[in-house]
Amino acid sequence: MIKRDIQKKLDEALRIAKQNYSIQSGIEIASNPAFGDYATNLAFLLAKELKSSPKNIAEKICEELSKIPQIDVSFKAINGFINISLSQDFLWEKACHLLNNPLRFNASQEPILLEYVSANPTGPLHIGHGRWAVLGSALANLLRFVGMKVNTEFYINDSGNQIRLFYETIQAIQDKRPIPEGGYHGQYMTELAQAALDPLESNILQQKKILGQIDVSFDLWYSEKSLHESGKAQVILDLLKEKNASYTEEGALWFKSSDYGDEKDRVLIKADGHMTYFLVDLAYHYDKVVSRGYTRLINIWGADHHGYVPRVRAGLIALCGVIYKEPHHFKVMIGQLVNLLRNGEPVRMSKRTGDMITLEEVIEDIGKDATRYFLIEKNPDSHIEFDLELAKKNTMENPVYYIQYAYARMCSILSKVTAPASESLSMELCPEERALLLANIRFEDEVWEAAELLSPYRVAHYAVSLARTFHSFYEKCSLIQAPPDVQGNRIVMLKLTQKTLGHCFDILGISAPTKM
RNA sequence: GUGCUUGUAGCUCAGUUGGAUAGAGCAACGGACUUCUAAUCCGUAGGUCGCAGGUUCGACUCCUGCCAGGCACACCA
Repeated sequence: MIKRDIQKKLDEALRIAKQNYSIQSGIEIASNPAFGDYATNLAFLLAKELKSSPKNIAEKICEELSKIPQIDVSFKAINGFINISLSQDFLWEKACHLLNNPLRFNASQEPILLEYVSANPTGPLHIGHGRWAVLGSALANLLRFVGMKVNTEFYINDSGNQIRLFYETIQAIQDKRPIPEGGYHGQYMTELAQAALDPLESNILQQKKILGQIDVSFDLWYSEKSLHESGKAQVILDLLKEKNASYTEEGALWFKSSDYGDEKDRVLIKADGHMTYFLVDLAYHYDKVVSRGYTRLINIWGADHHGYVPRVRAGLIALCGVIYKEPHHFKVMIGQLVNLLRNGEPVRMSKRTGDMITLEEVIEDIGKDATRYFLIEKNPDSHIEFDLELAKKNTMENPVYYIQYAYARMCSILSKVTAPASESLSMELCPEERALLLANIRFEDEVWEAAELLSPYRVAHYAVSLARTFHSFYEKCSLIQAPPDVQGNRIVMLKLTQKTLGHCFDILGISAPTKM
């Protein structure tokens, strides 16, 4: 990774210049290309210790560094920052290496379980589910891309009150009786009541199909009912009793979750003798950790469930140990809801179900790529507005086409040239060429940081930025009309950019068109 | 009422453990197609970072209070 490489160069230069400091500084991308390619705030961090201004310190360090024979990078002090510029040869060498070798990351191999969507099987998926689905699948792609071990799972809530009501509703429709109190309304229920299959099965199949349309799939669909049948829920009761973490009150059995960070205690067995959803969910999480050995759990839940997080965490701490207090071991990503708009106006009603517009309708309307892109693009913490008309536009308002067009352009050019690629650099790089190489070289850091922060949206932003850099390069640097040696070098640049952008598409789960 | 979350340009959003003049895109305005795809590029303009204090060499970033929107506060799932 380039930042690490630069850090090494800096450390090496400091050592040669006999400027050893204990303070660890960071390497960041220079805020302005005029300053350099990268920068470090080392001088700011040293200011207190050396009792001098960052400006003076940076200048002094750079003066020392300028005395040593240079090692691929050069240093320049401006405003207290030490700016770092990569030599052309170093940049080129790195680019060729990236083109010819697969990326390697030193990722932890601890097993990760990513659970997402887990929508109730009693109704259609809506756009919010779509957001969590796309986020989860892109996150899985991202973590796997950097070499982490991830399994994905959909927890099917196929048991309990809701399911009972669901079947009662189906029965009522079949018997042409009114829908029971608290039952399910909507056109889709009538369709399910007429289906040949079991209505619940039928609805789950439908969910699988729709998620499949946007390339969202799971390693395992885990049934809640199976936890009842296997007696795994009962095991939890025994364990909590052993740990003296449960008690009986007012006819119900309670978990002392308030001892483990929850705001109050929670019911495990209701006074009517039924298990709560919460108890079974604890069994599910216990199963993930203890039976199946996952030490890192990531769940993606809708914002309407965020209040549920502390009690599950409490359960994990009680049952599996205090490490689950740490977000690294148990992380719940809260996806905010989505407002659907059409030409700036809110759309709520669905033609088919008479309810909220469904995910299926959105996908039909705007297609897989746009659905995925618009739902991944934004930080999941933000409440987003999703404009259906905007997502369909083939204009600059739609970044999906912008990045895909860049890719198609590269493919088109490469299909036209016959000259071989040349890795021996024969020219002085112009600013556009340099910017393109730098953008490619940044990818490793970007994707790694995105993985660490569980933020696939960063990859989407990076892709747009790389596409922009490429489009500028395209305007300025013709390939076909260039002299043969320059052409050979530019082919390397194009192939590398094509490869990098291709990685982005793979992670985002968006198609990479060779022509548009 | 309590908790979580959001508030940055007209709009949609970035802003990396606190660092350089707060950045992009769209929309607006002005330019560039006999050209490897103009689904593109180049330029101009646009800001009291919700408000008020505090912490320090330095705050969009951290702390406190307030304002506004969203969500949640079940022996439902």
